[in-house]
Amino acid sequence: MDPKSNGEWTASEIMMMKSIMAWHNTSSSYTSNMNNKHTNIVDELQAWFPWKEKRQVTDLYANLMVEMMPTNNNQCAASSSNPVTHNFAMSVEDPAIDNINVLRSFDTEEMGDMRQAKEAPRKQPAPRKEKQFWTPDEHRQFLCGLQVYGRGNWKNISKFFVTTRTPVQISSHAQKYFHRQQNSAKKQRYSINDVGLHEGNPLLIFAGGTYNPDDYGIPSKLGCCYTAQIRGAGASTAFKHMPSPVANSSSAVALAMKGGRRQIPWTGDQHANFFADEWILSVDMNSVLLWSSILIRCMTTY
DNA sequence: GCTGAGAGGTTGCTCAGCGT
DNA sequence: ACGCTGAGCAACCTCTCAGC
Repeated sequence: MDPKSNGEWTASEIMMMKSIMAWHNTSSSYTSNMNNKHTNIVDELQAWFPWKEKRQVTDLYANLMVEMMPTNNNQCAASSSNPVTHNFAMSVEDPAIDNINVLRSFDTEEMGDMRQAKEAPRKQPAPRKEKQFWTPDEHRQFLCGLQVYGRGNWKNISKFFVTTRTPVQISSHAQKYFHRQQNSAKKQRYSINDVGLHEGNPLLIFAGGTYNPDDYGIPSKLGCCYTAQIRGAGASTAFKHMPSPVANSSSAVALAMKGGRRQIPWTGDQHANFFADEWILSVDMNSVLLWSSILIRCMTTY
């Protein structure tokens, strides 16, 4: 059933709203007037979900506010019968850790296990680590991160793109990658570093185009192209709704197939210029909301 | 099957940046 | 000035694969 018609919230919509709320919580743009803050956030949420009634948006916003409050701070949560009129009370241990962490809970089990193993304390000087070869997916995520954060920012690339690798591992991989790039003229055998950003499964791409400060367009500097590997029935729904403000600006959607690209017009009134400066983030559906969070930050930061 | 070149992961050293 | 942290770099090691 179409969630638009019955007013129910889909999981992706809820997570989108959480992401937007979390970002606003860490934003410093609201420090004085909290009523204005909540009003503005609700207005913005309404813009993101125009197919919802404002009452629905407000209700979910209030419920999520309560939900997102720290469980060890009952006093704070209990003191607010109407959270919308109160201050945000989300726990943010480190301001540098932004809303993206909210979406961390959507990591796959595998990713969680890997991270747990990575974080396990080393009791003894262990024998040489077992080699963990880079997969094409990891390398594509690395390339995406490289485009977004640039060379040297391995910490953020590790944090937001190649979550299965430590900054040191990424740095090492980059070292080999750039070395191979330098020697590209020489005859070389196939390596993981030959994997291109556009290779792989069919990709659903949300592409941002030229910078237009008057609308929600993404600066070409950040170029934000958005991709998600189509792995499930929910994919199109999740994305169809997600970037509506973007779709109304200089953006479009294209379906990139391996070995070439063909654009598919997005249903709606969006424009179809751009592709001058596109960035592609290859993700699986478990990370879709993570990328959407990044997109939100791109749009609100630049 | 053997061998050497190259790919790729890990580790340690160096140095720059930053805070105290 | 000193210590800490993180990035860059090179060395070392293991493994793979093309060429014979």
